[in-house]
Order: sequence, then C-alpha cells, then structure tokens
Amino acid sequence: MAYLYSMQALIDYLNGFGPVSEANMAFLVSHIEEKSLKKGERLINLGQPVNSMYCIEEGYVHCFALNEEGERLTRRIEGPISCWTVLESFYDIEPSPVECIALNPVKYYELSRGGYDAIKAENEELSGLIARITERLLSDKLIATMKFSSMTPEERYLDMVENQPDVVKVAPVQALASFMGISRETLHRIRRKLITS
Amino acid sequence: MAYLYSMQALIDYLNGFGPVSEANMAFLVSHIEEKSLKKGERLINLGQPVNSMYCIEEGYVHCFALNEEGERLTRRIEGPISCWTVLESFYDIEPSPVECIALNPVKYYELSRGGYDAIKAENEELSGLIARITERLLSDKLIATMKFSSMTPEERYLDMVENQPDVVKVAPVQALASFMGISRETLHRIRRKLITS
DNA sequence: TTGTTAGTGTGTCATTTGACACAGTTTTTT
DNA sequence: AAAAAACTGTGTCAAATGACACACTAACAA
Repeated sequence: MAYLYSMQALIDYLNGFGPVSEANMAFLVSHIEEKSLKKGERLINLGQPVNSMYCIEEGYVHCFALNEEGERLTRRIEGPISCWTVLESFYDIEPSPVECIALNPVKYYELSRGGYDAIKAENEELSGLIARITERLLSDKLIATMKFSSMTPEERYLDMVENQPDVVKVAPVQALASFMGISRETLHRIRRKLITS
Repeated sequence: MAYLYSMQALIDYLNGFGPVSEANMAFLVSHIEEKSLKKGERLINLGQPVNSMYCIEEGYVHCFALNEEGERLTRRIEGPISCWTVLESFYDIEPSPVECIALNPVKYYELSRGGYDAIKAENEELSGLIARITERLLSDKLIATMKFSSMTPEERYLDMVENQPDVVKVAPVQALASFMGISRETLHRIRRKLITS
C-alpha cells in the first residue's frame, strides 16, 4: 500500500474530523486519486459540470467567473489543505460558472462523485465522517464569508495577511483585489498606506 | 396526535428533503416544540450559547450584533419557512455574537441540541435526512451569500425585492440597509432612484 | 534574442458612499 | 392624552472608490 504513504497529509487531515477505523480509511483512500497540474493548466472548465471534490496538497489554484467584458471575477483562491468543490455545480450537476487554473505547480487529491457516493453508502462510520466534514467545512466557510462581507476593504486585507499570508504572496494583484471585492487600484492604495504608516 | 396537525407546515417542509417513514417523522416531530413570540420579544440573547435550531412558521425575527457604538449590525432577517440557527454559536457551544428579536408576532418551531443529537443517532434514515438538510441549507446559504457579496447595492436591493419581498416590506429601513451592507441613506437613494426611473 | 502579451504602479477625475444635521413621522411609554 | 423614544426622509459635504490613462516590468513564445 505505497499510496497510503504518499497520501499521509490527506489522511492526517481527514482524521482530524473524528475517529475512523483503518479499514474504513483504506476504503475511503482507495477512491481518491492523486494528480498534478503545471502552472497555467486548467483544473475546472467553464460550463462543464464539476464532478469531483478536491483537496490541494501543494500549490494554489485560482477560480474565477467572467463578466460581460470578459474580466475575471475571482471566486476563490485555494491552497493546502482543505476539501472544496464548486458547490453550485457539484450538488445539482449544473454547468460550472467558474473555471480554475493553477497559479503554480499543484499537487492535489481528487474524489469523484461516484467515489463520494460510494463512501457515503459504505457504512455508518463513513457516512457520519462525510456528514461531519461537510457540515464543518460548509459552516466554517459560511461564517468566514459572512464575517468577510461585513468588513471594510482594509480590514479584509489585514485579515488575509494574517490568516492566509501565502495567498497574499502568490496571488496576482488583480486576482486578489477581485477576490476582496475591490479594484486593483484600491488594493494598491491600501498597501501603500500600510507601508507608509 | 393532535400536534401533528398543527405542525403540518413543518412536516411538509421536511418531507421536501427526501422520503421519511411515518414512524421516523413522528419520532422527529416529538422532539420539536412549537412556541411563539410577541413583537419585540427576544428569541436569542447576546452572549448566551444558542442551543437550538429554529424554523419560523409565521412572522419575522431580526438578528443583529452590536458594534462599538452600540449600533445594530443586521446579520439576518428570518421568516417562513426555513431551518436556521446561529452557526458560530450552535456548533461549538460558544456565546452568541448576536441577539434576535421578533419584528412582529412570531410562531416558530424549536429543536434543542439534545433533540437534534437524538434524531441523528436514532437510525440511518433520520441521520441521512439530517445530513441532507444540513448540506442543502448550508450550501444554499453559502451560494446565496457569495452571490450577494458580488453584487452592487442596487443589484442587492432588486434581488431582495424579487426573492424576499416580505422581508423588504416588514423590515425597518435601518435593519434592511445594515443587512445589505450599506447606510440607510444609500438605501433611500436607491429607492428614490428606482421610483423616479 | 526579440517581440508580444499580461500584469503592475501611479496619477487625475467623476461618481458613489458614508457621516452628519435636522425636521417630520410613527410607535411606545407614562 | 401627553411626553418620550425610535424611526424616517432629505439636504450638504468630505472621504472612499472606480474608471481611465499611461509608463514600466515580468513572463512567455516565436
């Protein structure tokens, strides 16, 4: 079972959500594929259904929609190590409103919808684990999003510098500004002000 | 089982999440209390842990935090008929950062943490139902929140008029503006502009 | 290497927004 | 019913922001 070793980071992460027997963990892991992307490669295509959940081991991906003018509206910038997918596409098997591109070389784990369903159906311990993970990830994301939306641009930037310093470093200024809901010029003003003061 | 009749609205709502046997539905319902509030009465107290989930049958409640100046920052305005709670308090048994007050006479259903846990533990059909409800409500809320945060104030207002017309009617201007993340003056400007044009 | 494209730093200007002020209205309390 | 409190409409002004313009730099491909 050499693949178990290479997935140790993922296993540790999953174990953080509660006890799972070794057999169940092995069953779960057997449905997960380890893949990689080169910088600029696409993980998710615009308009196609997203049929997997992802967990990034190394590197960052940039997920964005396009507005009428073709500008990129950043929806998320994902890095290690958290499970995620494009909710509005995955749950209802709808075309993805976003595309995702690697910002640098990426290693990631992929769990297909079939694998996800198989794990949920296998037994109670696994379906309980999936339920806990789903509940925790969704509620944390929701709490963070609501908190974020009640902050000023400067507060949002300081929050990101503190809680996601790697994202601030690796993301292009335009993507970061879009993610924060402001123009790149405003982000620049904030940075200039913080450096000076 | 007279109470079953009075809870028909709730039962219909829950059945929408998938098939449940009558026995299981009866078990679930037996853990739910029906309560009411007069206008201005408090449903959730600031600083106390929120130990229940709620589902409003009639009326509206206003949930808000307080900033340093004691101003109300609206977090949500809830009405019929959707399950909700204060996530950041309920899941981790933390003091509630918000208080909730009835905007008008309210009838609501309450499910305590104990009841919630009992239902999850009872059998697979019920734990599956709870998992589906949780997943669906959290993901819908997250999608709506992210969509909302990417809109301009005017788009947000038009969205609310279309999708939650009752909230727009019943909520005080100040609360509505705060919920939308703008000042009440700006909300007023938007309304004036929409009437004129 | 060189040319091309994408991305960045920074200034100007118009628009949007929030803060404040205050009068009018509605609701609640005494 | 009268007084107090809370809420609403609206004007003025300052601050924040976005849109645009343009020079400069970095990344990538021919």
